[in-house]
Amino acid sequence: MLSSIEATSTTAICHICQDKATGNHYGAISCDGCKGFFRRSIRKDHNYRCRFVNNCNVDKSHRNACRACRLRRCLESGMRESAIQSERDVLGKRQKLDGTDESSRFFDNLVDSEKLCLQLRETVIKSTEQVIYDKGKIKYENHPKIANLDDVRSSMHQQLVILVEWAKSLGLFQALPIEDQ
Amino acid sequence: MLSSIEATSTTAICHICQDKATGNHYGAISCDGCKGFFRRSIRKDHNYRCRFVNNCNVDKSHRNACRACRLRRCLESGMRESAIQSERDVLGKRQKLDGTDESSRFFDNLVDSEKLCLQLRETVIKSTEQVIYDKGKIKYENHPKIANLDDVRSSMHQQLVILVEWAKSLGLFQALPIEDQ
DNA sequence: GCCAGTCCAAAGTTCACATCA
DNA sequence: GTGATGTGAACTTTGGACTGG
Ligand SMILES: [Zn+2]
Ligand SMILES: [Zn+2]
Ligand SMILES: [Zn+2]
Ligand SMILES: [Zn+2]
Repeated sequence: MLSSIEATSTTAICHICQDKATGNHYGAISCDGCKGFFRRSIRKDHNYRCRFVNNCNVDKSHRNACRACRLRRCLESGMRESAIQSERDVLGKRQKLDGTDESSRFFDNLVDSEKLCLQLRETVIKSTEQVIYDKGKIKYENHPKIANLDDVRSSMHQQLVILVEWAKSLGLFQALPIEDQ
Repeated sequence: MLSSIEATSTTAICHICQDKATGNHYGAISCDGCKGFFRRSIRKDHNYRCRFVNNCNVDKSHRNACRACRLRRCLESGMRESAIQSERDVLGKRQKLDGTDESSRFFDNLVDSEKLCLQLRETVIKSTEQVIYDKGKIKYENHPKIANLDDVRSSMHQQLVILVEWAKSLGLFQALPIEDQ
């Protein structure tokens, strides 16, 4: 209970610079910035030197001011050199978004269909909600749990938005640079 | 004794990268890494290119440096494309876990609506595909990029599956233990 | 137990942009 | 102002843990 709250708050903050953490990287709860910084530092065998007294402030807005102190904090926070792997094979080139006639029509259609889907879901969930209410199994008017049906709906909406966004970018990619790659 | 040691050591080493093997996968004694790599490579119909002379070192610490050479060794070691099954249809799996009247009806409805959504998407994408074809802008019959329209569809399917699964678990949770927590 | 499959945390890469020699 | 280098958000791949026939 308490520990879970504690755990949540612990995993939310970068132990090196107090920025928002994105998980456990190389042995320390950390942000993407510190993750990348540590990898680059180890890969390039950097030899940083603090211009002051190895005691610089390392937070989100100062973390790039002293590499020596940032790296020191990475190690102090538990990052291990051994977790850095050697370079991998190259991935493909990444794609750029654009928005032109053919493509945008495609996505307008997609978005429209997604809206329809959302409506369908709404209907299904609403009706179920109604049934559950009508059954009158329990009076949970003030029961905190009742919020869950709304949660279902709003979270679904969220997911949908992400899905559409994703479809947009991926689709744009494939329809536009036909001759590139 | 000696034979058992021999047998153990034989089955213990991945024939592709010399890491610890976990069994016979797709026709070759191999580790989990090479197993997964081969499955992903076949499923995604990857076309890797060696940046050197198709002679890269493939061992535990270098196996990710050249995918072309890793895949070549997979095949040389006896892995067969035919042993790769197609993705399992999670939508077809359905529940089986709950089976409770009210809940299952709710989820049946949800799943049905999701199927409808999928169909809608199919239609939208198909028709766009047709339009692009009809336009005949470029003859990319054999263009490798043409696979992307399928990618769009299959990835969408994936996303959908995830969404439904999520809705299922969340819904199940909220609908069943009404009195708990 | 074996070997297909899936899941997902934590590795990786890419690249627009910032900053510097 | 030009090219080299660093940053970190966005994205992909990997492989160990797990499920099911
Ligand atoms: Zn940080
Ligand atoms: Zn310092
Ligand atoms: Zn291997
Ligand atoms: Zn190679």
